[in-house]
Amino acid sequence: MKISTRFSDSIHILAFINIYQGIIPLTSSNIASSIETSPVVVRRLMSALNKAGLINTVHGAADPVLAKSPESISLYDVFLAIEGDAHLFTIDERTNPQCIVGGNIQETLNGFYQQAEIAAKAKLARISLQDVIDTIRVKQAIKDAEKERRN
Amino acid sequence: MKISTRFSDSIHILAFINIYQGIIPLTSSNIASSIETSPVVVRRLMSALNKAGLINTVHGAADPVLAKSPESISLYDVFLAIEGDAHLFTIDERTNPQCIVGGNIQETLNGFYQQAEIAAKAKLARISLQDVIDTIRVKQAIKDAEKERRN
DNA sequence: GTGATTGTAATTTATGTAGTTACATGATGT
DNA sequence: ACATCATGTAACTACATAAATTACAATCAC
Repeated sequence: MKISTRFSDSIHILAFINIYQGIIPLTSSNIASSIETSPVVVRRLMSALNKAGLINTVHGAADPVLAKSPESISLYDVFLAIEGDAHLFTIDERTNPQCIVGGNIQETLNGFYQQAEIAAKAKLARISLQDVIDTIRVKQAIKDAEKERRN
Repeated sequence: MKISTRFSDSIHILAFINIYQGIIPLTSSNIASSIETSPVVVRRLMSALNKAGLINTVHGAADPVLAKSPESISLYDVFLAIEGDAHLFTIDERTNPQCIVGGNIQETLNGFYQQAEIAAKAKLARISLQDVIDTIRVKQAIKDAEKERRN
């Protein structure tokens, strides 16, 4: 199973808050326009990010703020906030316990899958929201330069 | 989205073929009993494993055999055979290109996600079917010893 | 040749996720 | 105070993905 777009959308929200704060009102509606989804989806995710301590929102008021600096928010922090202890790989819940394979495969795969998951999560833990924002700005700068060049 | 149980089921099939070959007939039906799924699901997966060159099956005949030694079949080989180039993380297909974030987030996340995916796949590449089989046998031996002790 | 088995398509069922509607709660501005 | 706007959340619908089932042609084994 893949990880849902909730994870990507959440990173999007955090980057949006940082980049557009003070420039346009940070409402669920404005953020939703950037993601091209509905404001309710954004509010649900913002609510989770708030509970996880990544942003500070106020019930009834717009303009959420990042609760920590972008350097100190890792993609793994976001993953934890949104996906919790969800697994990247799925294991059958019922296999035949009478069979040598069926009776031991679940525990076995669980151990090996954890190795792979931890490797992936360790990578995510070393990528910060600031890295994401920096990359976005660089890519935008390249586009702007391209546009300028054509004039 | 998570990776479906197809991946786990495929590893199950390969381990089953190795452990039960010569002991019971390796039919899709017998294998399905161990996984507790339907024979058709098993046949579909075996068909894919055959095409990927991991096992050799014969149309109409039972008893497939591993095409390579268990040491030389990695979990990543199985992943590739079954999931192809499926991604562990999902990125929105449409975000607002007018927005600095929306216009650059897809490419940006794609790069970072690849780092995490490669880390996970590298781990899978270093785990062999033999490792899985060994672990299954050890776990079974522990169970058997436990049972013996209680007699 | 008969019976068992694989290979595969088509259909149904189940599940998870996104999207929508609705509304209560709280903030803002005049 | 009041009207307006925003968040927080529940309930429901729509949709996509995957598993399970049904059906059957092609192939093998005895």
